Amino acid sequence: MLLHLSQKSAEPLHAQMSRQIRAKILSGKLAEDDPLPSIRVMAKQQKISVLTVQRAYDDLEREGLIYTKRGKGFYICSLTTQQRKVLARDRLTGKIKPVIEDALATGLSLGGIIEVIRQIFKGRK
Amino acid sequence: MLLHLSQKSAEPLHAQMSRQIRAKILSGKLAEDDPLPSIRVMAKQQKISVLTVQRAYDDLEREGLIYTKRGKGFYICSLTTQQRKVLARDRLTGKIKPVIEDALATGLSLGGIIEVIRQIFKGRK
Amino acid sequence: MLLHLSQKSAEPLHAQMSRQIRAKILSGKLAEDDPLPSIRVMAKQQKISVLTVQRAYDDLEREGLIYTKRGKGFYICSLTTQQRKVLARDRLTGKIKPVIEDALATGLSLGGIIEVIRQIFKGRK
Amino acid sequence: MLLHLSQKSAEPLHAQMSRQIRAKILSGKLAEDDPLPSIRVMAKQQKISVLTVQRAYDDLEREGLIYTKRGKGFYICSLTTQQRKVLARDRLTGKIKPVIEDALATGLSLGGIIEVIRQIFKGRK
DNA sequence: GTGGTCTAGACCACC
DNA sequence: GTGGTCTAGACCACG
Repeated sequence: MLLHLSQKSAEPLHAQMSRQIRAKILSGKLAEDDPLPSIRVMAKQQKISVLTVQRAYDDLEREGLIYTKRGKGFYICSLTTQQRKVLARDRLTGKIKPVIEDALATGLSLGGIIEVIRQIFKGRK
Repeated sequence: MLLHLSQKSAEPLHAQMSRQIRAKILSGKLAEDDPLPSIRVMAKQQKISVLTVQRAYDDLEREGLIYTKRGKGFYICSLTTQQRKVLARDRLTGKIKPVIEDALATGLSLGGIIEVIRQIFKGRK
Repeated sequence: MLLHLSQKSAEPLHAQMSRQIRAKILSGKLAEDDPLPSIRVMAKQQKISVLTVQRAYDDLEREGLIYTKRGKGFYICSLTTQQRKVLARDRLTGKIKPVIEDALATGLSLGGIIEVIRQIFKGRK
Repeated sequence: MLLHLSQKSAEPLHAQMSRQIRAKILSGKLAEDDPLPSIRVMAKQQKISVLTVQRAYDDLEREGLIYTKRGKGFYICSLTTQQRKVLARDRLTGKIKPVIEDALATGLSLGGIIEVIRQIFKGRK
């Protein structure tokens, strides 16, 4: 599985990993009941500790995005397109709310905020 | 100065403090060259450690929003309305960019993201 | 034999199997001296490993619910209605005791616990 | 804090710990905003690893029963008596449901199940 | 082979 | 001092 992990990032390794896998699941890039790479294989591929991978997988399992079968591995949960959309929106809401509230307190208008987002969207790679 | 600091919040105390003062400066609520409460006074008012206040003020000074006169205290920097707006936008851009990129990777559209933000704006207290 | 095995369940496959067969035996759905499907047949039917079936049968044999005839297969033990009832109660006691003790430690009353069980009974499919 | 941890138990150490602390919180034995022993102190008291304590505390935090302040420690969340009761019932329901369903499948009646629970209640130490 | 648990030691951010 | 993270090694349950 293609992931971009950076030891230098302030974001913990396990959070980078779970975030990227979560995006693949919610965007439908990983089909339901697909197996994830085993924690040992993933650890070797990404050159990180097995425990870090386990932590990332555990987080995703707690969110209900993957499930585990002892002795078999981790698998993607079945989710409808609608469910995936709701989960994605809920997650975005939780993360973006404090940012928006800070921006409003800082004197920016709703229009100004949306303008900033459009700029980011245009300039993305 | 009126601040809302919560010991329970996951956000560090010094970050809560600098964030709220920053918002007051960038939104024009604090006039240029106004003095900030001394670290000791602020610490007593908010019932927190002087080190925590020091850390918050240091952060704001590093950002160029306040300056210090040795033996006199901290003062708000002179900023034009235009400069304040640019700083506010830059800060918003830095904070919201990873959130937007994650949302896009998660399969949400630009329109979907903006819709989420409008919902937050409508429901804000 | 009709069994419902789920690879997704957190409960091990062999435990699901032994639990369901045990229920059939203790509730009298399987008559004494009836033969169980051979390990190979059962494995093929349920599309699981023979080792998993072996493990389930071994558990039931250890409990004294089935016995094995070398080269012939596994058979249900003779049990009176009274014996079956005692075994069922003993098993329930063992499994429910820690749950009840935890609920009591958590501040729930005996009446509250029974109420919860009545709700589950009413809402069962 | 008085806890009874057993290395011999099949239940993981961190689960024993979180279960017993959870019971103290939900039964109201720990007042809101009380601090829990620091992970290092607790580890020393119970003679187990710091990481095991952290795991237990993390679980409770995820459940919303305690909150953490970096550099300060872990504290009990504010909960009304009503909220505690609902949480206790929800937890009991989740744990006891499969047990009840298995007992019913095994041929026990609702009355028989309740009788077993009354026996446990009478015989508890 | 798989994941689950417990253990240890180290470094960092925060107060 | 506090908790948060990453690392390593070991043993057990499961298939």
